[in-house]
Amino acid sequence: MGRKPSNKPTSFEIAYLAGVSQPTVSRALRGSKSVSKATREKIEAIARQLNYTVDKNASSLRTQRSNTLALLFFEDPTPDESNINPFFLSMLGSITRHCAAKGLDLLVSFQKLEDDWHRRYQESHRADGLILLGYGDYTLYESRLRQLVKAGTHFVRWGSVDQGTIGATVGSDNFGAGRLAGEHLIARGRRRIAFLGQADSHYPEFEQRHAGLLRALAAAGLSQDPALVVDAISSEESGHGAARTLLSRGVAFDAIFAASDLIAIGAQRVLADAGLAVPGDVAIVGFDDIPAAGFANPPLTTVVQDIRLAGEALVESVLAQIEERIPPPAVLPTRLVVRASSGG
Amino acid sequence: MGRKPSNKPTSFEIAYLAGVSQPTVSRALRGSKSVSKATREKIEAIARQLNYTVDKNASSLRTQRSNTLALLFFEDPTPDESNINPFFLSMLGSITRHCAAKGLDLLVSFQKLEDDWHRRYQESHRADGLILLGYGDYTLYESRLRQLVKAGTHFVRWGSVDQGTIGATVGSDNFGAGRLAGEHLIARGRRRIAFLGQADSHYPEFEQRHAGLLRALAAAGLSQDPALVVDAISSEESGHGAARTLLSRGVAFDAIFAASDLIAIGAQRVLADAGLAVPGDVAIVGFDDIPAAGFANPPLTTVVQDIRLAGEALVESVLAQIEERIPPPAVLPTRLVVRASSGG
DNA sequence: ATGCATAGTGTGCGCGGTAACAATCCGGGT
DNA sequence: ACCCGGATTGTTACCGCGCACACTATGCAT
Repeated sequence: MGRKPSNKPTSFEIAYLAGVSQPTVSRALRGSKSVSKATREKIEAIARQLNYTVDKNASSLRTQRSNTLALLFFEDPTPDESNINPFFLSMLGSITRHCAAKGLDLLVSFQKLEDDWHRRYQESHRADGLILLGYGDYTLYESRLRQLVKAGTHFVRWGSVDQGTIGATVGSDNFGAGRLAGEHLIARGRRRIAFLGQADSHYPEFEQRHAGLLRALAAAGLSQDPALVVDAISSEESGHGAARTLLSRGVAFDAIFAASDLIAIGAQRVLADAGLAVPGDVAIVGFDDIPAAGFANPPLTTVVQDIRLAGEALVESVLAQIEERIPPPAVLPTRLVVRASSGG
Repeated sequence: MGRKPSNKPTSFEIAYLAGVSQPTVSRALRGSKSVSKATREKIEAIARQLNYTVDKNASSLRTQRSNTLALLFFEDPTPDESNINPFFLSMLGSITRHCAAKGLDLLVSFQKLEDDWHRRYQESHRADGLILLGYGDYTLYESRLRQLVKAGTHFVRWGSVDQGTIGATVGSDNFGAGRLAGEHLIARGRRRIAFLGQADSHYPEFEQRHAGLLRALAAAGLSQDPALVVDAISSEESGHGAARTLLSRGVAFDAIFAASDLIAIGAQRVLADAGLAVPGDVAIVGFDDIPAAGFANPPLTTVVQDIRLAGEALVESVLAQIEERIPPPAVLPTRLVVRASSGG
């Protein structure tokens, strides 16, 4: 800061004015019980009056604790540079709030897989722990995760929980969610349900949603025609492509379960262009409940993940590690939001 | 000379291993030109090998520079707690990237107007500067801004630039944008253009958009019936209400310019319910180009603000203050995205 | 040789707090 | 009157790094 008249008060000045030693000021302001009520109040009054704030750097340096978490977004390697997955953006809000509630600061940054983010935060005492957000193929940076574990870094990632996970993981109950969607469609009389989304293990979340769907079908004595499964990643374009592929296969279907809303919305357009009515001919269920889902035509039935809980669980998980408690395993429930696209 | 090696690598350990003094390590790693190439390379090699990173807290404490900015979102006091204005969320991405490009860390937090955020970051050396984002009535915290200025805090806010602004401000050319929208509608043959959005000075950005519209009308020899101006804040519900109010007035109109996309989308529904065709009976232009705008029915013509530039300008502005340069005044250009809602 | 600028490196110290321990005051038990 | 323990407060020693300045070696003009 400019060294003009910026006389930032220090604890020494407070001490001087209060007629006590500087460490006493430190103790008083942190609420140590070994300071008499009288001196504490005196010190607090002076501090408030001088607009004094504890210097974060000095404090962190001494305590080796920054009370800060770092939130790292991993961008999908899409060319579309400015777009962040809206789902994760909502999560940001939730995480921020829970950090604030716990008195933590939050550093946010976007990362590319190639960069060596694993050093930047882990060694420099910038943050006490990391939260990693990013869809997709974790195998790509598995080795980085191992490094983190080896270095004793505290971190959680959002993702598929039941994998042979490296480090702590928090995620939605994707399997349950897929079943939920399946049961819903079956209850509406649909029998030939297509699935749009990666069904291989590189996207474990999508895979589990699919598995849940299969379970629902099985429970109803049904099974899924393999021709009704089309790969797609989470983007509108990909949804387009997947829906076209599906149509081109010439197999009958009366419902689509898309692994994300963006896919679903992309598919909706293709169906409309093909003259298929939603939900008349084809019912659709998406995933995520992004804002655009409610504006889709027709409004999209979708699975909501509990974002508030998710943020809380992520923060709690890192915090638990930092404070040497056992991080709670976290599989979060999901809920179906029924709108017009699945018939009604 | 150095000390014995210890557990966590510090610059002392590097120094010990390199056979130099600790400050030399410090100099070398920061690229001071007064270190010989030979020692620098030796030190760098050892540092890399030990996975050494400069301790951020110690460094910041010593230099009185944190190389960190704080991004403060001010939430609209809507009851709807989880929703952040999507426009600002996109801005977050842009700001983050520009911070990264400048080697700055970014702290993110959400604030309520009442909280005393002005102390938390300014005094504690958590951040070197602040970026304030939040629509709306800046008069509410004008006094806080004055405090910041008085305390010599470096900050920018996003907003209406030409106001008698307190502190640095970066914003879009709202007046020009309003004119752009107006000209577009006029060119499509619309004559009775309604405006939905606060037209009073508490929302200077909205007011300027309106002023721009009026200018476009005037340039075409037209004027605006005052009955065609309805207050609205940036939410779908508010758009609903405003559109209903407009209809209830019974005055004719053939276009709507909404001060935000959310308002526009809210209005679209009301028009549809009232049996009015868009754009047949009423053309609509929104503002912001939120993701949902493209999904609206029909897709919404809207004004885009250059978010990438905006993030850059905001970061540059604080940085300029920190480094005692003069912050560049920043009024950013806007662009019209023509979609179906304004006729085609 | 002597003086002097220049490059490169070491020494001492402080940034603003906090932990650990020593010192002090006080009242009660014996 | 003397000892003891708890409540408070002071003293000392850092946390890890970077700035100011002192110091050494070398080259070169005097």
